[in-house]
Amino acid sequence: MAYRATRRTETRKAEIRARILRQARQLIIETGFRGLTIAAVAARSEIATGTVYRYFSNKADLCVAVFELATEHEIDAVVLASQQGDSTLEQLTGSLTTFARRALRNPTLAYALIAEPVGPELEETRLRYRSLWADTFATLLEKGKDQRIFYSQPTYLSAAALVGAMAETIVISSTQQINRNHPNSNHANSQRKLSQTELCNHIVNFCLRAVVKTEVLI
Amino acid sequence: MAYRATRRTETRKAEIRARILRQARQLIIETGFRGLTIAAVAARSEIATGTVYRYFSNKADLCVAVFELATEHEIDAVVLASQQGDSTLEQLTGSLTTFARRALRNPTLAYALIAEPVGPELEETRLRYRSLWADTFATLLEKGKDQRIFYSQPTYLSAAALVGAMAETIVISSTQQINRNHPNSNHANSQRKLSQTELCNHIVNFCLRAVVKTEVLI
Amino acid sequence: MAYRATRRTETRKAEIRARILRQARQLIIETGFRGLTIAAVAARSEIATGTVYRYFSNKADLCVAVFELATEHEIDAVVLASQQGDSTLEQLTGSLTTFARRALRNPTLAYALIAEPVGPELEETRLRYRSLWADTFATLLEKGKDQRIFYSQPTYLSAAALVGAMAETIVISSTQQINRNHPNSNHANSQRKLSQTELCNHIVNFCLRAVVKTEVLI
Amino acid sequence: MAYRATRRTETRKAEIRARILRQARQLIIETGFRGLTIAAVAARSEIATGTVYRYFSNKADLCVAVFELATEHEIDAVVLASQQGDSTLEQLTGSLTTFARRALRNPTLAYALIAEPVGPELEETRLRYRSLWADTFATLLEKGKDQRIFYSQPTYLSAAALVGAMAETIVISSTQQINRNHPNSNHANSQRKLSQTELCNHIVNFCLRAVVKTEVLI
DNA sequence: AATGAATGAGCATTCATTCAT
DNA sequence: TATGAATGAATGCTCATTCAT
Repeated sequence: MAYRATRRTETRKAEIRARILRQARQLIIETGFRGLTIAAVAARSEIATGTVYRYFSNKADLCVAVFELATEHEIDAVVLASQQGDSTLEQLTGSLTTFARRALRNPTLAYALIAEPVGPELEETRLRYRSLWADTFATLLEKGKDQRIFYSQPTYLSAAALVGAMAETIVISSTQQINRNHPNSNHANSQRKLSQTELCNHIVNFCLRAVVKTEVLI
Repeated sequence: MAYRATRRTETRKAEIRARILRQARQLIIETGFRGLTIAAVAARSEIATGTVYRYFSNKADLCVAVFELATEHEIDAVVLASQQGDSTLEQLTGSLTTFARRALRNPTLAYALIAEPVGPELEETRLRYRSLWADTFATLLEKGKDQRIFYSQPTYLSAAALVGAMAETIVISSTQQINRNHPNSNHANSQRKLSQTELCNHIVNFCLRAVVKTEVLI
Repeated sequence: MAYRATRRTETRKAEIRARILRQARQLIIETGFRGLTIAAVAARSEIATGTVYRYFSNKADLCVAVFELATEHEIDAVVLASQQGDSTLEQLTGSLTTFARRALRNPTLAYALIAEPVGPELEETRLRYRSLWADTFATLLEKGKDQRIFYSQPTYLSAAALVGAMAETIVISSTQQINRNHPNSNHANSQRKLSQTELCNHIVNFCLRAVVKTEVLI
Repeated sequence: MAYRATRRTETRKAEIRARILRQARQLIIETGFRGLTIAAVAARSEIATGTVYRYFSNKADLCVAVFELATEHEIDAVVLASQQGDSTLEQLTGSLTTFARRALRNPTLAYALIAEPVGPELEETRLRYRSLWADTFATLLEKGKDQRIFYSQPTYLSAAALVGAMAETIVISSTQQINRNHPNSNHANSQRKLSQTELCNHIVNFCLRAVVKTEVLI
């Protein structure tokens, strides 16, 4: 009986914890990290502010958890994509495309996760997850290297470079209106606006050229 | 007699402005952008808070100036490198190498400028400077594209990707001790530590492969 | 168990809100609107500054509430008076008298509400309340105009004029000691001090003459 | 020689003082009392901020002087009007019209002088000048009372009432757009917008009815 | 366990006033 | 005498965190 109650309580606790995280994630998507206040999260989760502290001892703690949740979500999708497709090339193409497509579809979250200002206490987490992302691609790069279809390269470094290249391109693209108005960004002005598909293709092609041997890409 | 802005006064003004900027920069390095409060800057510069506003009309203004101070040097160096060398390929290689080498030499600042959290009011500035950097490379990419030695590609996008690829790699490399301790980053562990030169070469090669036609790279 | 807003809590909330308003009102009376700072209100209400913001989202909001608190009583009294009396003339006389009598009884507050400097963000509110007052009289004026016992006149304008005439007279009267000492105000000096009743009568008569046809006034 | 120099200096001092006052007045017209900062006045007067303190020991001092300047200007115009015209009625009509017309033509200044928020340290001055205005009309009222063409009334009180009636009407009219949008000001809505001439006529008529015997007004 | 009212340090910004030059 | 740089107290407002109920 007592055991049961405990189990039920634990389930409930987990549910609330999940709800808080979900709402926090949503809040970031809607308002950026700046809008992520304990009060707002509590209100959206329909609990009291104090209650949030039952589940997360800190705001930083909560942030880290949100980060993890959001990132894992994305990483899972990329990992899944990297497991589909017959050849390693197909798998890499698939995972890169997934990464880019998802980020482009929800630029606010992508932006928040990659580039948006967060408290310095989160940086460690951010860096850890950057590495996680890199890992995702590193596995594939390693495979391709072994198969002699990718260039010989320090795969972990290249993987990081892939993540950086994609992230930066997406950030820049999501904020192009700002840049277009800026006198220095004349190169941006000289080009018509690309569709999301084109954008995605270009990014992925850039990445593939960097790691996959030319003859394999045809 | 009417008061004239003397040499002495002008010098003093410039000195104080420089002092503020220096202290702000130092503050960023020590505490991150988060620690950059007007009060702290004023205290460290040994002036009153109000005085800061004689030199910078805004906190954002001050930040922009710090940004500029820190970035201009870097961009100048890269631009200079892009003007040396006989062929476009040499020029691109030179500027990429310069970017990477300098960033690797002072990773803390590089990190702050590229990836550290800043107030949202600064994001525009950050993006502007990202664009400035991208522009630096975009010019070269355009030239190489015209000469048919670089792949046909939206140069501005590729330029952004180059910046992202390099920045990410450097950030990851500068914080490798964190990753090494992390269970998931097994790939990082499987590789011996690269020398800065090797690191730099690999990054540059990655970038070149992504934009320069294989036959040109030999 | 889930926390429910108890009667006790609600009462307490209302009490604190009332306390803030009371102290704010007192502060205005003692130091004018200029002395109405959040810090001062909080200190006098023996709460933290932040707490004030739980009850009023803005300083302006607080001011508006103080305004309302102070004004509503007055307006209610005037409206009530305008509903008593058989004829429209009696009703107008009654409400004008009520307005004047009450204002004369508490000139400090009347002064603050009508003439004291407030922050520009409050001007709208002040004007709104001026309008509210004007409205009170405008309704009666309209009625009298329809009955052909008041002059044909733009009633809203006349109503404003009535409010202005009464307010100014009261302000001047409440501060006569200043004027008496002033060399230029010889006319003030040439008249003996009027009793409050006489004062009130004169003001009301002035107003009536301005709007009510002479033959009706006899 | 020494005497001459002093004279010239004094003239110069007076000129600068006048310039400061003029610019301050203009500043009020353009930006309201809130925009009246020492720095702004100094800049517009093309002198240093510190220099302002050579001519006015306080900001309050300066404000008082501006007030006096601006008010005297207006009062002079009204007094002048009160001296033209053959009959006392004409003179009163003239001065009322002058007051209203000038205030309506430059509502910002009128508004600032009569109703805009200023520091409490200015209130005494404001009240003094209110009295001055009242005096202007009181003289005429006295004359008309003696001639048995105006009602028997405490002239100083009536004079204040005239000023109040006109000021309030003008303030309300100058800010009608605010009130029109407000749900409570339905009376304002029910009336088409009056031309400045009509407005002026109505105000003056209101005032005349309040003080001049009906048979004299015809 | 949950609540949410209360806290108060912290922040950017303004501006009258002073004073060394 | 004029200058204008420097001052720093003051203000409105935010929000992570605590704690009595």
